[in-house]
Amino acid sequence: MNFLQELNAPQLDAVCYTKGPMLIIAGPGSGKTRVLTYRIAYLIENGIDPFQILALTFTNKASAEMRARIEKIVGAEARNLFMGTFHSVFARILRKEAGKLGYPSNFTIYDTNDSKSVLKAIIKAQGLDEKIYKPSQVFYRISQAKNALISPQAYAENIEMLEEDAAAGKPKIAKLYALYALKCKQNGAMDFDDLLVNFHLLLVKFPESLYYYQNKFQHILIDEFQDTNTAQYAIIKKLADANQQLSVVGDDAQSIYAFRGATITNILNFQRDFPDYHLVKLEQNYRSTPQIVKAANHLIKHNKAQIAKEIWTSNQLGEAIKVFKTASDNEEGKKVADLIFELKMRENLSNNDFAILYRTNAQSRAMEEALRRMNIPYRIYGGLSFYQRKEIKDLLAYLKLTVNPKEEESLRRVINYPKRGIGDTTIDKLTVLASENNCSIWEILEKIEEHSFPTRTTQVLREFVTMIQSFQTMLTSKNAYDLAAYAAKSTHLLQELYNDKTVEGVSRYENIQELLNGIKEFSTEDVVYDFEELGNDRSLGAYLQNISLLTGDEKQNDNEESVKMMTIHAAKGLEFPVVFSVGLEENLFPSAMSLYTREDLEEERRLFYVAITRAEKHLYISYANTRYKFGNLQFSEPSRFLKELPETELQFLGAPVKKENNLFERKSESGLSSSAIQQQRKALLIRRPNASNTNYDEAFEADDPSNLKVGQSVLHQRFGKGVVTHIAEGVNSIASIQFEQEGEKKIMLKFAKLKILD
DNA sequence: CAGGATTCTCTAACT
DNA sequence: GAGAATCCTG
Repeated sequence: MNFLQELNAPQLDAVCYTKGPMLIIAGPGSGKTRVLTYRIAYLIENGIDPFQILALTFTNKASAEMRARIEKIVGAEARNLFMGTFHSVFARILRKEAGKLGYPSNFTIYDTNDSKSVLKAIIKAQGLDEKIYKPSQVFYRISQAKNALISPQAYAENIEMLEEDAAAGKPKIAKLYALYALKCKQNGAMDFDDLLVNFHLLLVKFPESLYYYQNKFQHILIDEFQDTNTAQYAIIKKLADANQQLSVVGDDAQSIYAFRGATITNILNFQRDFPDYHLVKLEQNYRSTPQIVKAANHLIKHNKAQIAKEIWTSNQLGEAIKVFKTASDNEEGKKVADLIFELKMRENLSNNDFAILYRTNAQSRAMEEALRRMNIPYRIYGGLSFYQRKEIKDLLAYLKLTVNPKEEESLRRVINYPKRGIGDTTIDKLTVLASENNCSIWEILEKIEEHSFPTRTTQVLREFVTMIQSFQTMLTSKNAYDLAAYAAKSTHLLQELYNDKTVEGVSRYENIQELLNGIKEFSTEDVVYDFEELGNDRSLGAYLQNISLLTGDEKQNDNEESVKMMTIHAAKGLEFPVVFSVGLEENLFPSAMSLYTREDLEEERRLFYVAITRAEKHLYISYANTRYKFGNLQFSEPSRFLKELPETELQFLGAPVKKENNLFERKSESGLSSSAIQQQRKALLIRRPNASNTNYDEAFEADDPSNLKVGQSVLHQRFGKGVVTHIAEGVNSIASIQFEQEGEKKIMLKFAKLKILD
């Protein structure tokens, strides 16, 4: 177990402590993942059966990474761990236990869109105004209730909730919640929140199940504990109650999911519920430069609610944090692309070293365009996931319907797609019939001849039913892939997309093929998708459950060299040598919706804290004066967060800054538009490249490199002394320089900061 | 009922 | 600026 030697004292403590509950407060870059993986490895090597270890993470990415790292230490045994996201682990257990709760074992999992669409239909059927009862708002409200373990019945009796709804002019939410829950159950479907709620219900209602899982999970580890919600905590607490072997790792300063019901008070609850807990604080940062650590500490001090700790680092001093402003969001993209290009040349970095982080997915566009123009390869993480695309959802809906024909969402989605002449009138009639007979639409369809539909309609409906039934017979005789491929063809879905020769059409066609490939892989390859004990299920039903919790990013190959772009939320837990945190503007970051309460604002600040602490060596922060929002131009002001950074560690790019507080000026006094000012400043810079500001990059006196010759000695700002060994002339001349310290580097003269020594 | 044109709405983060 | 909802016409 020599891996233990790599750890510092508190890390070692966190890995080896096995006397009871433990709370690990882990600052950014403090080796949290290492501690978790080593702890699991340590437990296994000390004779704990991996089957008895439950490790819950927040994202699929985190769990995949952790499993891989553990496998490197303990080998294939790692596969037997019960490890995954809360949702995926509980979904798999529920698949086995669903019967006890009155669900079919092949229950469908609704994503947020499915849920909203079900709610929308309910709101409509109730004759409520969709403008007042917006599906997304109603859904949010219901989700909050579920996350707090408030059942529809409890909700209807909860004075506080009812009053809030009444005050918001939406007194019917309790009713909608009840109807929604009923509908989901009738459809044999659970939404994301139900996976938690129902697992909790299982533990509460069935003591033998509680006993079983308490015994099964001898050791429980929770990652990102600050992001757990009430339901998750209630489950953890129940499971850990018997053995008290519970370790939770978290950082209150990185709690960024309160909007989803996560609550930092879970840390307090933990302290209350497990009073004998052991506390470990990981405060040494191994990731970032002292400047970045200092900026992060400085920023987070502006929050009132926090657990006292001070992150420190013994890393080498790096560069100042660069801040710059641009005239527009497109300019911001251009500037970022320029800086990446330049930095790559100057410091020999690869595309992989860069990440662009933003608050909202919509911001990716400007960045994307600029990078494409500069031919810099990039990859966007998150955004519209693969499984959210229309064509994918269409095919999946056919498959879901095959597995679970009660499920109405899928049925509505595909009953007339591709077009087969079934219009709204018919669907409405079917809906009415179903509710009159208290059965599902599918059951009406099965006996369609008993109802009076026009002959032609009866005929196409019969054809539809026969088709789905033919898929159903394949459930047992064929594997998931054969079935899916057959369905894609016989529904004419592939045909439809094949006929569409537009760029989008072709890519849709390819997406379907990719989906089919994924299913093939699932049904044939030996990949860990399931826990052995729950049966290594390769059926179509198992496949559908697996993917409904994926976001689509997990499986793509990561080995191509590309600049990474993602939201800050998606970047949590990651680190990059160079980070661009863009769009630091009021109403964007912090978001306009977070300005009403201190809690929301502090969450935004923690989000910025997360952004900053992703950076290892270089941190760039930018904001734009104007930005397109919803298709029209909006003016923006610098984010308040900028002023919360320590000025001594900042360096303002692009303009010689007077020491006055015009760093983040809100308005220009001259009356000139800010882009005009920008222009002027640029002109100024070209004339006087080494302007007075000593804090400025160009303080290093570089010589004009255009008449550089082979054999000359030069001094480079970063690499030190070297001799020119070769010059490749061209549009962009590149010099090869043999440096005394750093070895040979190729440097583009356009960007070279070289002093010619002889 | 289909398909096209037009209008409307929504834009916060993830499982 | 995109995608969904709605309206309109054949």
